[in-house]
Amino acid sequence: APKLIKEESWKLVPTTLSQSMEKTYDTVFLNAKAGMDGVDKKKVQKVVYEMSKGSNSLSTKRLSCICIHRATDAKLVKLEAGRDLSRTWVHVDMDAFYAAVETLVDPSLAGKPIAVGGTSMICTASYEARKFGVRSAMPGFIARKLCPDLIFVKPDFNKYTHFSELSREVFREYDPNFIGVSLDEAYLDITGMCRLRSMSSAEVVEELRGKVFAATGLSCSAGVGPNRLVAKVCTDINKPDGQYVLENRRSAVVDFISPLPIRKVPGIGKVTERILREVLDINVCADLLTKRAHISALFSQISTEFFLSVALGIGATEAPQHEQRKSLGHERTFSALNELAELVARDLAREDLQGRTV
DNA sequence: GCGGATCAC
DNA sequence: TATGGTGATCCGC
Repeated sequence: APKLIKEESWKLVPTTLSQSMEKTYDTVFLNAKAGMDGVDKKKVQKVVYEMSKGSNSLSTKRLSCICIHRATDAKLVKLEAGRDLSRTWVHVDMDAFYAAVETLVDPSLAGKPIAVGGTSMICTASYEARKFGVRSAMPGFIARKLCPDLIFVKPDFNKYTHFSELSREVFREYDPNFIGVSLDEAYLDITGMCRLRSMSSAEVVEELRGKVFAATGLSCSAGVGPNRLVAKVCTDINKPDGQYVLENRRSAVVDFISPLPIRKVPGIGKVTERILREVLDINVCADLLTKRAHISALFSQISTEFFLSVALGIGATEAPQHEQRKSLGHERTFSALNELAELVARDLAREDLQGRTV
């Protein structure tokens, strides 16, 4: 069983049952049903309890599940109460960033399928290359097979850092505390900017993207929503060179997230997608809600809260405080350890840091 | 507090 | 011929 799934969920079901059993039985089968007059409730409870002690039968498992459902719904109410629709977040993502920069610097590449990277690994593919199925994180020799005319360009991170800085100067105008995720991606809180200029978020973001293009010569896409989770998902919708606005209304958010395939959610990767699909037949975000009792029974509290938040379209709205790094390292496929030690030592010295643990 | 697994870029 | 590197988080031990 995958580690993601709680061990108690299969080991402790029979032992935790006695408690939940009485409660559940009482509510679901005695109070709710008509025609139960004259039944000795205590006796029925005792019989059920004795029969289920240490048992692993299907019926007892189902009873415990009803209780979990009740607890899960309490969590749901709590999450809903904390929903914040007061802010407007933008997620900005440069289109095929590394490839676009290389094309800008060398216009002869325009309109051609190019891949930034080498025969072992591709960082970015131009949109022309993507038509052939070439993708980032794909080995270069496979990409060449898919697209024989593919042009390989060696990555040059000095260039990308330069253009990233240009775009960030624009971001700073709209939100001085913007969150830079990577060279080509950032989150901006434009709540104040929209109010200040009496502009809709769509207008503000349209203008922002224009300024990014003016400053860099590069196009970008953007997603707008009440929190960073949905804003990021929105970016993909009209990519490249487009934007999508999700209104700050609960119904709009829920309608948006419900049919979304879970793999589109940041934080749900290949493994989690597979577990949710193969174990619980969960495919879209609405399934996370209907299968909430199963999720609660199988996953940790942290994971459960995450999945339920996703199902409701609730995400982070507070800007995280600037934190210092927790680790620093170097890693190489096949190389001597002492080389790596040199690199780590150099970087530690640069930041005036010392390692506690090697 | 550590290593493994997972995830994002 | 050939499948990366950096940093974070969660979990079990």
